[in-house]
Amino acid sequence: MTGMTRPAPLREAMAPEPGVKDPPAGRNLLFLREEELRLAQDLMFFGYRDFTAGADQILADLGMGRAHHRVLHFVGRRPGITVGELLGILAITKQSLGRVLTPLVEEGYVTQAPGRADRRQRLLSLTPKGAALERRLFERQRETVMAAYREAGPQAVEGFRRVMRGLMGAEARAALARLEAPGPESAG
Amino acid sequence: MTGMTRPAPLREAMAPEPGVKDPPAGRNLLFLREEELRLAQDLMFFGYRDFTAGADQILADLGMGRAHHRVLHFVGRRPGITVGELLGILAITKQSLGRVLTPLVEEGYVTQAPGRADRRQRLLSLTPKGAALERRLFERQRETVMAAYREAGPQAVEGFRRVMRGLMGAEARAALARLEAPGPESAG
DNA sequence: GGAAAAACGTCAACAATGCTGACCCAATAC
DNA sequence: GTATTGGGTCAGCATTGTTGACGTTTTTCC
Repeated sequence: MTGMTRPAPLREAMAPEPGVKDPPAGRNLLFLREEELRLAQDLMFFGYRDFTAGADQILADLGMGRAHHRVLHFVGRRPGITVGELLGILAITKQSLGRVLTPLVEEGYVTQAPGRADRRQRLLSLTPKGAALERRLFERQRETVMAAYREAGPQAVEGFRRVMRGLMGAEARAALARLEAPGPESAG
Repeated sequence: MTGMTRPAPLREAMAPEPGVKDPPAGRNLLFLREEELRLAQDLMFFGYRDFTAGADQILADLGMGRAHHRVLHFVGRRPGITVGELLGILAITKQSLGRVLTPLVEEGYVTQAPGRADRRQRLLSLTPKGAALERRLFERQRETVMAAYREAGPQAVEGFRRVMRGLMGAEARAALARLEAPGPESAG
């Protein structure tokens, strides 16, 4: 699927294929050639854009943006999450979060409950209304991702995950680990 | 990594699971379970963010943003590209492009030349200054991508590409194909 | 018990990058 | 020779990010 007309100058740099002539068949990852990187840039640009396109459209009809979706997503992922934790995941300022979170609460998508241990905290959860919207967005993206996964195949999916994880810095990895970890309410 | 402690009220919605404990080891891609999709969402969010983070920082120091980088990238990829083609790739309005392109031209990063066949066209190319900046940004992202590729392995890289391509819609695929195709100057 | 710190909220202003609508010019096309 | 196309530009608006500065409530700690 690389260049179909071109002499395909960009496929061997990381393929462990031994026969390509001279690419040091071992750690040839170090020889990441220019074209391969440029392709990665292109793929990230187009891929991310189309990944979000479907949800963006639904959101636009509701007068919301991507930022709202992120809040719905992460709150749905960790019901009872604190504002501080959410800020840590999104890596934005309190003010930026407030601008989307406050309306979401006011319009009944998200609820706030004082923390039982620390009453300064606002534990965030989705209301049924919020969960319904989040699900709608989720389903829309599922179509996109499912099509891509099916087209690419199981092995490719595993590779995709590995690379995406590799792109993440230490903080994002920690945040992701926390998201994937057993919920906090497991101990409660 | 699914919900392990929560009553998990939301995982079966689309899994045609026959027996929850036996992952249908064949074409289980069709059984894309809730958690897998949520993971994909997380990976795209964190991965894309960190992918662009390095370049964003360089750009910020120059008073530029991601939009400038995109122009530098695609103009660098297709020297002599017309404004219309660039608009098609970026999928933004003329006005949005103008806001970043005009300064890039004024500050000597990009040059405009009238088309030889159609003199209404402005054929865009990078100046040495523009190419130098683009390269700086490129190198910065290469570090990130290279680390991810190395960590994930060659097979994973191929899978990553397949999935990202799968996420793209028809228009983006066409645009990418054009980008990867032999340059227009190859025939001239 | 009282001060410091933490968690959260909020006002104000600014910046980047999207958008629409309305025009304009120059060159090509019919 | 008129209509269309490629490109530019002005004006205004929306989203979502940023700083900086305060205010409130609750916890922590001496």
